[in-house]
Amino acid sequence: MSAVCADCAVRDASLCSSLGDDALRQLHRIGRRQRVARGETMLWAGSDSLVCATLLSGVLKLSAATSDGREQIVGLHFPSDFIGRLYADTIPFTVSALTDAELCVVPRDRFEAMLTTNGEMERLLLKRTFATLDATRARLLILSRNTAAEKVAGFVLSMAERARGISDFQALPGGPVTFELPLTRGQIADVLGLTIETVSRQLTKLRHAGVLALPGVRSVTIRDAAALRHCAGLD
Amino acid sequence: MSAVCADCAVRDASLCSSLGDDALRQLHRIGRRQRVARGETMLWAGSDSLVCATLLSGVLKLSAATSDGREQIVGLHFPSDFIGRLYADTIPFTVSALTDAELCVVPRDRFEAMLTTNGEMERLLLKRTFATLDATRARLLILSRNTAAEKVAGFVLSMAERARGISDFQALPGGPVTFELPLTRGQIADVLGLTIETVSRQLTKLRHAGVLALPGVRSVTIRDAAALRHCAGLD
DNA sequence: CATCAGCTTTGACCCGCGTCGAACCGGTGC
DNA sequence: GCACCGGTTCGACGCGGGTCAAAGCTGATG
Repeated sequence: MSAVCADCAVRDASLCSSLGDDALRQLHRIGRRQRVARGETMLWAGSDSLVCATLLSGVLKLSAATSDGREQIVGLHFPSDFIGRLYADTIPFTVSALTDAELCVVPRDRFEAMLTTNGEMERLLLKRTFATLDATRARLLILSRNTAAEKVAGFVLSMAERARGISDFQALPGGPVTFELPLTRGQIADVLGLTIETVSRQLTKLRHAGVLALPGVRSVTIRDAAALRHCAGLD
Repeated sequence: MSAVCADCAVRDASLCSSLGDDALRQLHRIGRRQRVARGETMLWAGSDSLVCATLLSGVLKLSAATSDGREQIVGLHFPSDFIGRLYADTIPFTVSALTDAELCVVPRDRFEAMLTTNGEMERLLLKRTFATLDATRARLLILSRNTAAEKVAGFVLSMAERARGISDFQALPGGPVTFELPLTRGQIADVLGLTIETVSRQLTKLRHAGVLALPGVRSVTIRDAAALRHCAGLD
């Protein structure tokens, strides 16, 4: 239980950033670091909601499935994101690791107790939850009204933005940008509500159009950001 | 400015239920009742976030649109629901009335100030926001993975449950249940990510199958709830 | 009553994307 | 080297649901 908080990579970006020294020490005492391997599931939908966590590194997916097995990724979690379901006795969605990941895990009841005595942290969590809700609602529009081409183009843009820490599409510079996708084609398909084949076809279409280059199977180069934005149905 | 709080229909169901007498009086002083006519838009996406509100009666929609005009309803609001976007300077989605509606409107800054001094209310809002987020994520799965038939059947079921809470109808599992849809076919289509024609066709298919009866254009009778659940892809 | 506008229903057509099948590619272990 | 295996790409085909067009229904208004 050493090496918590002091060397935390997301200390200033996570909910903990709202805590004073005393509260941080208190949280330090009940937090535990945990590693999750790529592909491993850490919380199962329907199971008891016993813990919550802050994601320190890696990418997690939040997914649901229909009774006949069709899956949909309903959210992605990146470092400094809050994980888990407070104020409920069961977990609503399955949480799994898309890459190797590291978390700071806290018992749910302890964390809820801390929230009631730390108004700052509660307010920050509320703000983040509003933002997540807005993003999820925006994805509703994308999933139900966009074509496959628009979905894939928009996804590449959003991952580029995420990879570079840029906060909006228009800030993407004109020159070529290369980055790694933390998701396989199948996982991209599950995010976008498509099939593997359609994702693959749309990506090669963008490559043939000169908009993208695909130097490796997981890496993407944006060669024409304006065209990509246009394909995504923006502006 | 008379007739606020004392005769409020949702006093015990809204966020106000978490307030003590003093705080309620304070909120009473800054709250204003407002009527919105069916079809009217009360908040435009992109406009300044100046007010929030509690819905007293009627049904509101939360909608977004692509740049080329395709619309998607990303949420529905029923009486006692909280309306508006706190902690942001612009409204992310358009809020319009599906039926005549009545609200209790409060300036956003005043409401945020009240939240910080009323931990109970803040916690209740946080809980509700989590629940809304879960419901929105569940709709992601439905919108992207369900067929048109499953969407329409599921929608009728959810509206039946909602109607049961509003007006006192018989329990769902038993015999036939009749209720009014507060949405036109076009609005249902916008909720489900379909077209008017497809919604209409699916409803008549359910009618021909003996699962539903459609006595009026806005009213629905569930004749075989088990079959309807099956069509929705549940159990 | 007649008119009219908005909503709904139904039919005919077609295209985007899912489905199925097969080949390809890169890493890992033998 | 070889086989293997998960992930990826590509082609052929079919269907669900979108698009277009037209007619029926209902309620408001004069």
